[in-house]
Amino acid sequence: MNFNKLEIRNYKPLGEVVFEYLRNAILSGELKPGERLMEVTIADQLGVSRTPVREAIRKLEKENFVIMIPRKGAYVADLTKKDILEVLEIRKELEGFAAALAAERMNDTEREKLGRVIEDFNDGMINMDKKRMIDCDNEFHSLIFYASKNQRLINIIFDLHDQFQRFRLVYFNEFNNFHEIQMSHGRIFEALLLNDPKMARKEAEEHVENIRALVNRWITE
Amino acid sequence: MNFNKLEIRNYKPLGEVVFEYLRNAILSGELKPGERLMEVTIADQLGVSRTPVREAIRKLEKENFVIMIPRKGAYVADLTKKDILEVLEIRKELEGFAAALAAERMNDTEREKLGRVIEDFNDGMINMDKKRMIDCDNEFHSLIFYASKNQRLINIIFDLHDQFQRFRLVYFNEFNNFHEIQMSHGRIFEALLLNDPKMARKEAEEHVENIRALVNRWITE
DNA sequence: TATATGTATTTTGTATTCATATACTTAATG
DNA sequence: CATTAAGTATATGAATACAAAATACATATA
Repeated sequence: MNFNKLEIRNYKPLGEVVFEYLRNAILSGELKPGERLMEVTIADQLGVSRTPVREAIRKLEKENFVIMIPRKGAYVADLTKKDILEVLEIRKELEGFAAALAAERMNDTEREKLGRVIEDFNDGMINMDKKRMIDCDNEFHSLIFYASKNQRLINIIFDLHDQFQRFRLVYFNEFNNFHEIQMSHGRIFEALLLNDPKMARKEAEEHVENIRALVNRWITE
Repeated sequence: MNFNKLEIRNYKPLGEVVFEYLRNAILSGELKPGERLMEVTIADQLGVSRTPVREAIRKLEKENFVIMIPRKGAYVADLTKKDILEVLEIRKELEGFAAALAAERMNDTEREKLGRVIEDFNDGMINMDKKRMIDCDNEFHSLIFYASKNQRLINIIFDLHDQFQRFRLVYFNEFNNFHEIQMSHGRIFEALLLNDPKMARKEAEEHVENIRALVNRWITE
């Protein structure tokens, strides 16, 4: 057993560590939109120098989590209503597309996994285990995205999910209608079992459309 | 008249300058896939310190132009055939979607602009002005993307275009079939004039599909 | 009192320095 | 002759130092 090798594999640059820390803080709503990110403050908090903090902030900017104004500072990006509707508009299209691809490209192993996740979700429903249902929901969709076998597509979709997640935690902490989600999952699953891209796309689009409609209603009220 | 304000507006951090320099070098094929990016070398070339170079490299990593191996170095990202087919698969879907949105959301000013670009393209065709045709082609599609009125969608599509551009310059320097492009533009334009999202989507998808098929043929041969 | 001006403080931008891991070279050994 | 070990050079990671801009604050002036 060689411990050095393991340690080396596990090595992460500090900039990466800070990046994940801040990313998580923003995603969880701990750092709120508009809030200023000051290099020394963060560096002191984490016990590192400004250098890795700056690296982290640049990366966050590229992910639309932060906006930078040269010589002024970095701020947690705002999330306007328009932004979030844009995100959902694209999600609807791309998740429909991913489901269609998945219907064509999914293999039996993946189908079995998907079936198990659905059962898990149902168990969660019976026991009113909210966390478990949310986890299963995420897992269900992730499996479909991966089954599209298009890594770039997967990355884009996850990116959009992160954007939405941020919005959800800051403004919109509801996550209801588990029954409807269950039915929707069932229809998508059926389409995938039938290798029916058209149906898969339609159902997956509808799934996101429901979210979009809900958010839209919530926003305009 | 306030000159200070103007100067301030034009200020760009060195990291940004280096970023654009390297990005351009990669996009133009000057820096080839697999090539190593060494911080001191680049810093010396540009007469800056390592700090802004490091910033630039991190940003490039986020754009999939560079891959970094901790404590080893940064390399211009490879572009596999699978990669480029993934990119085109998404482009087909998203450009079709953008065209559909454009058909619904485009206003008269935008339609007029589009008409002028088409005329310009035709002029270029008559004079065999290749550069002009390429410029018009880009302009034509850009106008449609912008008419979708979804800025995030636009950013994603341009990002995919950049990926493809890189591939094109390194491996596939052909840009032919101007007549077919002209016809395709015509059909898309017609759909937009008719406010026909379905037709716009179909034609825009076909436009990308032609590219995809060409690349696919070229790759497998 | 309100505005302008000068000064101090804070913060970002960039360069430099130091530490450490990796790559390279050369020499020793089987 | 091939292979490995030691030592050297080089590159990156991270901290620090320095420069310049932005901000806050106090004082002066109308």
